[in-house]
Amino acid sequence: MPRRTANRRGSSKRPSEQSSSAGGKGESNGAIELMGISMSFPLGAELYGESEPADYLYKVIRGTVRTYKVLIDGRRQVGSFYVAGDIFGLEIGAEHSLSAEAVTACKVLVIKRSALVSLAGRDHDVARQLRTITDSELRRVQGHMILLIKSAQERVASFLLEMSERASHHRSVELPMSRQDIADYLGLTIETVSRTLTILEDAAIIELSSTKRILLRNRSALTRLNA
Amino acid sequence: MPRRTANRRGSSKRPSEQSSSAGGKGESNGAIELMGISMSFPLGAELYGESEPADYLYKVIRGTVRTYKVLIDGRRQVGSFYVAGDIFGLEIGAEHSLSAEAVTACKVLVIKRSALVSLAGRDHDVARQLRTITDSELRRVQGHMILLIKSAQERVASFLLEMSERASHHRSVELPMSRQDIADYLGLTIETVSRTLTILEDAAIIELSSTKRILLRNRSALTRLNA
DNA sequence: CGACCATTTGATATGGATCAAGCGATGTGG
DNA sequence: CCACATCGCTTGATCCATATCAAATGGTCG
Repeated sequence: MPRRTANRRGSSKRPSEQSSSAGGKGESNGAIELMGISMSFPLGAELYGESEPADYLYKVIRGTVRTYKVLIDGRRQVGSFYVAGDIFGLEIGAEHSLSAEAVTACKVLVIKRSALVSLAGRDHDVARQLRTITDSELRRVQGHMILLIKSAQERVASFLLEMSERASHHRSVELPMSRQDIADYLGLTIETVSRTLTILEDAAIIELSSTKRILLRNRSALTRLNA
Repeated sequence: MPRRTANRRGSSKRPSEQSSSAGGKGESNGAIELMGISMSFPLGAELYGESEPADYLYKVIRGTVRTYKVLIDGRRQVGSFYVAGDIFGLEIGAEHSLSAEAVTACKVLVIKRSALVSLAGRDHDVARQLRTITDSELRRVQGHMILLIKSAQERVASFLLEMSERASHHRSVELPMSRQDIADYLGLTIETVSRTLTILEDAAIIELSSTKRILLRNRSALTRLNA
């Protein structure tokens, strides 16, 4: 179990509001998009903190966001990374159970939860969409839980495949987050993540074009490792 | 990462239906209870399998149920244990993502999902209840994920506290499940679970009255271990 | 009482953490 | 434009928690 502490960059709270109404990128969620205002956050900014009231829901327009929780002893667990098109912050209870930070400078749609819930009361289609979002979040967390009982190689392989599936290019993956972020997501140390990547490269399964860009040379080998 | 295979008792599918209408025990979920029929399952029976259609939702009346997933290499991850009053099987998508089995002989209310969803469309109160159930499930899984990055002692301590909170007696816990079940829930081996219990007993934190009954002699020490 | 299965205990192996350098990229001041 | 500092990443050496393998114990049911 890793004991290493997480890194933390500067965090400037309450960012500058920008424009109202929806952007047009990513998959559309119909009516949901129309209700949000767009906001930009610099790298490292906190979008919300754990146990703050969960009054808003977010949709990533550009950039990457991480959600995470810090345990009393300083260990950090990253819950998820969200990229363009992803919706997050949807908690039905009153408070967020994780914090959210900008992994890169990013732009997100911020949508008032109460408005959405009341709309869902009238519009069954919106209600169904909300259920779908919650459901996929539940499955994602379940999958993440399964990931955490696997070996280091399996975890890293799963991670690379997951990231490649949500990015546009399928042969090369751009990793916007640091090794520490990846380690905290996978429940490993940066050293183990780094070593594992090297092992995969030596096995000609991947190629580290640069630190943050990885070429998947043998996807089926990764899938096999995925166990 | 444990490689040990899971145990498996006999499983008699499609159990005997018993009586209609709701039982009166546990916390009430109002209207939801009225829609179910009661069914009994013998020890080890499968209530549903992973990737079967998720047409029903279940409420435990008596006994204990486990949900789990078996990985290709035979490792088993237990997702949760459900006891009297708990609702499970609530997946919004079309298929179950885990299987469910009776840990002990048990009686459950089986509720048709479609009926409930359509009722929720008319009754906002039912809709809210469904959201609440989903939400607590999401939080539970998140908590379980956090558990899996902790040390063996922390995991076992968390487990004992969790079990004690949902049982009636607060000083002694009855564990209906086997050590293998516990191990598969905590992502450990039975040996490690057993040894950890012994260590906690030697430290006078717990007392193993019998294999399946544990006395919590020092709850605050457990809470401290809970990290 | 004897057989069987679950649990505990013991001995050893190992994957990943920890501790400690080294290295390479990025940015800063001269 | 270059020397140097800084930061994130990689690589190396060692340690340790937990897995694995194996045997002993104990509880349950015929």
